[in-house]
Amino acid sequence: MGRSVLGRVAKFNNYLAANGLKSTRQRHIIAGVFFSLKKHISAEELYERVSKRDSSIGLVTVYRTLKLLTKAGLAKERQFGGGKARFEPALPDTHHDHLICTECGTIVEFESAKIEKMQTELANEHGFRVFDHKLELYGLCSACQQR
Amino acid sequence: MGRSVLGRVAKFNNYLAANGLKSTRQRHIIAGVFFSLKKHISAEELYERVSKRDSSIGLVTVYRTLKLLTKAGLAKERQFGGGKARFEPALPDTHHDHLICTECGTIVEFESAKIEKMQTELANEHGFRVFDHKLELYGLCSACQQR
DNA sequence: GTAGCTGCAAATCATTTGCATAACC
DNA sequence: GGTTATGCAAATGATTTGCAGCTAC
Repeated sequence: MGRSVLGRVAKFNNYLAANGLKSTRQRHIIAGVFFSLKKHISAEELYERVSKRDSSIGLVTVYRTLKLLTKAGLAKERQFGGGKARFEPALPDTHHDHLICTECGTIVEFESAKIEKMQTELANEHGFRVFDHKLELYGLCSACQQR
Repeated sequence: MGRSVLGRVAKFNNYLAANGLKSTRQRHIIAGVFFSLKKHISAEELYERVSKRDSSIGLVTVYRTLKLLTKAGLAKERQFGGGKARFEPALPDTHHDHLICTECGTIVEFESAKIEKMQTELANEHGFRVFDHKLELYGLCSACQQR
């Protein structure tokens, strides 16, 4: 486990302690596996990976822990279509958005400070203070355009 | 029913005919009610409104018709969280995005040509050709900030 | 010790599907 | 007339909840 993974597990522990919640073996394992990921993952997929480390951990606990991580601000939930929620580790300073190929399902991540700045301005014009955003662009990737 | 509503019902009919599908009473009613909306709606809500016009129409048919409208490019499906899909009539030239208050659930629509232009540029850099996008900004509306 | 957790099975919610009947072309 | 639609009931799939036993603090 890399340094940043451990750091985020520690943050999760702080969150638990601060809210009178308990720091359990299952939560450590689930958070550890989750933070090691680079990409988004579904609850089911995370459960499969967690099972390899400890097969006694149930899918239900994975769901409950993902919800906790989301509340703690350490995970983000996304709906890309297909009826399944996907979660991704939230690195404190990196927002990233998604380019989704509607043909082959490829998902490319990107970020743009310019777009984010504009978003903030726009929100202000409407009296909003924005804390989070989701931007998804749907189209064809270069490979699928050629077919 | 306004002019643009009738025009879009006609487009839907064209789509049906072009694809060997049938133009039924139920589809007319559902499409008519749907196109009269200014905002997004869930399948269940649409069903309730449709029921007022014709109580024999089933929820299942509403779901099936919404799916057809989406395929025809006349409706857009959105996931704002809460586990329910919401649909909104797609006016050919208007993209709009959403500001969502996480406190009271207020949803404000806006559009920005500048942001869209940037999105296209960004997509091109990654070799994508974009056909659709979803941008959602989550935060607090002015009323909720004051509390 | 006790409040909070876990895992299982059962429940729930939105959405989909099978099938017999009815409506369009 | 034959194919496609409809509506009902039942199935599905993701996620949640009730509950009895377990664990951290």
